[in-house]
Parts: sequence; C-alpha cells; structure tokens
Amino acid sequence: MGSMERADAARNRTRILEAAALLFAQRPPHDVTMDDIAKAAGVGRGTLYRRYPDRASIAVALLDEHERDLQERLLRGEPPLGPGAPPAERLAAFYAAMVGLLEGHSHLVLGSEVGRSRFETGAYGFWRAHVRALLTAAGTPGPDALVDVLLAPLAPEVYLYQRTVLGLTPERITEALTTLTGALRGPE
Amino acid sequence: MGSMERADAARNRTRILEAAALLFAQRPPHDVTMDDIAKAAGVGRGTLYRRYPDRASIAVALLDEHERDLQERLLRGEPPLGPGAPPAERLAAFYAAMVGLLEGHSHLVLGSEVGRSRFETGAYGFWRAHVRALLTAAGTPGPDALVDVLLAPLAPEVYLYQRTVLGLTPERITEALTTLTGALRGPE
DNA sequence: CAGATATGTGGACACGCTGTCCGGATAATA
DNA sequence: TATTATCCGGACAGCGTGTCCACATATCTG
Repeated sequence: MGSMERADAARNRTRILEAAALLFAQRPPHDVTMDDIAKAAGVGRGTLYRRYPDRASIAVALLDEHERDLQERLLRGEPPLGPGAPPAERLAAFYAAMVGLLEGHSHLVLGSEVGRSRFETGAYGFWRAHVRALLTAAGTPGPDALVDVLLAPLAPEVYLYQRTVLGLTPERITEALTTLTGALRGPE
Repeated sequence: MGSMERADAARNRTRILEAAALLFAQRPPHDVTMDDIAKAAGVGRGTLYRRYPDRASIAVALLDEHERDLQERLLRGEPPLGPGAPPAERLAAFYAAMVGLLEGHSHLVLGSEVGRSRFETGAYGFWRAHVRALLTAAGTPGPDALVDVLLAPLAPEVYLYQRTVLGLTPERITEALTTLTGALRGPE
C-alpha cells in the first residue's frame, strides 16, 4: 500500500506551500502564475500540478488550518463564540473572529476564490450553516434569505477595499458589522 | 473636426452591443471571449478592440442606461426613492430598486466586473455616496465603515447565488435586505 | 463628379498562461 | 546491489489576449 508519502515528495510539498504563501502575500492572486510558484519552490510544473490542480487548491491548503481552528471554536469553544451565549452575541463574536481571520489571511481567502465562486467552497457552507442556526435560534423570520446577506460583507474583496483603499481599522469594521446583529430582531 | 461618427462605425457599434448582449445572456461572462463577440457581430478583432479594450467596458456600455435611469430617480425622483422620505425608507426603496436592476441585468453587472474590482467602477462610487448620505442624514455613527457593509449584499455573485442556487424569489431577498435598514438606528 | 485624405477595418502575429504527457531519476524494498 | 513502484520536471499543444499594419471606405475638397 502506498499510504506512506515518499520523503522527497513531502519535502517538495512543504517547499511549494512556503513559496506559495510568500508569493500570495506579495502580489494579487491573479498575478501569481503556477509557473511562478513552481519556479519559486524549485520544482517542475508537473510536480506542482500533480498535487495542486490550480491556484485555488493551494490557497485552500494554506488556509485550511486557520479555518478549521475557528470552526472548532464555533462548535465547541467558549461562549460567546461557542455555544451558550445569546444568538446576537454569538453573531457579534463570529464577526469579530472573521475579521481577525481576514486581517491575517485575506489574500489567501481571495486566492482560494480564483476561478471558482466564493459560495462553492466548503468553508462558505460552514459559515452559512452556523449563521443560519443562530438566526433560527433567535426566531428570525425567513433566515434563508438573510444568511447570505449577513455573510456578504465578509467577502475578502470588501474587507480589503475597506482596509486598503479606505484605510479603515479592523476595529471600525468590526463595529460596523456588529450593527448588523440588530437584524436578528427582525424588521420593526 | 472629427466629432461626427462615421456611418459604418456607428453600425458596427450597435452590432457589437447587440451581439454582446446576447452572448452575456447565454453564458457566464468569463466564457465569452473577445473573439466570440467579434465573430457574432461579424466584425474583426481590431475593430472590436478599437472601441472596447476589454469585456468589462462592453458590459458597462450595455449597463449604462439602466444605471443612469436609477441614479436619476435617486437624485430627483419621487419619494421614497428620491428625496423627501425618511432615510430608512429611502434605503429600503433603494434596495428594492437595486433588486429590480439585478433581476434584469445581474449577468451584465457581473460582466462589468470581470478583471477589475467591483469597487473601481464608477457606479459603485455613486451607490456608495448615496447610501452614505442616507446614513449621515439618519445620524448613524461611523458611516464610512457601514456603507460598504450595507452595499455588500448587492454584489451580483451574492444575488445570483440566492436566485439560482438557493431558488429564492426577488421578494424574499428584498425582504431580507429591508431588515438591514434597522442598522440606521445604530447598535442598541 | 473625381481626387485626396483621414479614419475605420480585419486578420495576422507574438506573447503568456494553462494543463498534459512521458522519458528519466530516485526512493523504498528485498 | 538489483528491482520496482513512484515521483520529477521540462517539453508540448491549445487557447485567449492585445497589438500592428496594409487595405478599404467614408468624408471632404476643388
């Protein structure tokens, strides 16, 4: 059984990931070509494509651990992020945590959406299920339409625009997002 | 002075616009190549590139009149869309109007963002200024961060996802957006 | 109504990126 | 050390983009 990874393959995988992380941090994802990553990692094109069929899968791999960490805290962590607090407070905590994640890795989130739609990623499904559960718990009417509305401001393009072009601080953005938790009460 | 457009040039321009409108309605914008448009319009590549340097500019040209119409109604139309109504009602009316525009032309809006960022388009600046003025009029604290948060759900990807994948009706989406107008009151 | 001129036209061209493929190299195993 | 399965990496073809220039044609002039 080939369940054991060969030593040189493992070495190359870490090289690829490190090189990609560096490149994604330097320029916008679309300007990073597969060739660039292969060159920077000191690896041939074929080797790169064997493991990662496109840029998005590399960004996803880089992003994976950070997202899993937050997902774990949402499911089983301390309140108000985890279970136990009122829905509105949990939503506010979720927003704050997502701002933290975007602050550190927005370029990766952006990179993970190259080519495919933001909504097709597994992570979006998780965030969606979480917020939808909060809406249901709060008794908000018509949660299905509201979920994506509440999630939309967390798109990496929006966050990067607010941070880079407008020069807003993460605190200000979190504050604005917190305003949305009022929507849990439903319209007047 | 050559301010007069030559007859054959005008004819070709309408041909290009008609062909492009048809193609954009049929398939996702990224799958429509400049070559496709040129072929469908019965025009050479050079002719196409002379007028429109990329797909986005064609979509913008197609979208222009619809956007101008809404912008005109926002500035000088009847309340609650135009001036005169309370900010929260004007925001709700704006949302409803944008849903109407997206319902008819979301593929064009999507096409107009190919390559460039959504925020770089002139239209976004207009929507942004309008909503910001409403927030200021309502005395909402920190309008600069909130504007883009309130505009984010109007991204064409979000709307198309809600309509196509989730199968939501325009009415349900408008309803969910209306919920956001509560944010004008600021956090509790 | 010709001739002159400016403008528009359309296809050929070079470039860059993508994704695949296969001969050679190398690690794992006996 | 010999064998074998796996991995590596560069070459290759296909596609889309954007540019360029010889030719065609509308518009202007005498």
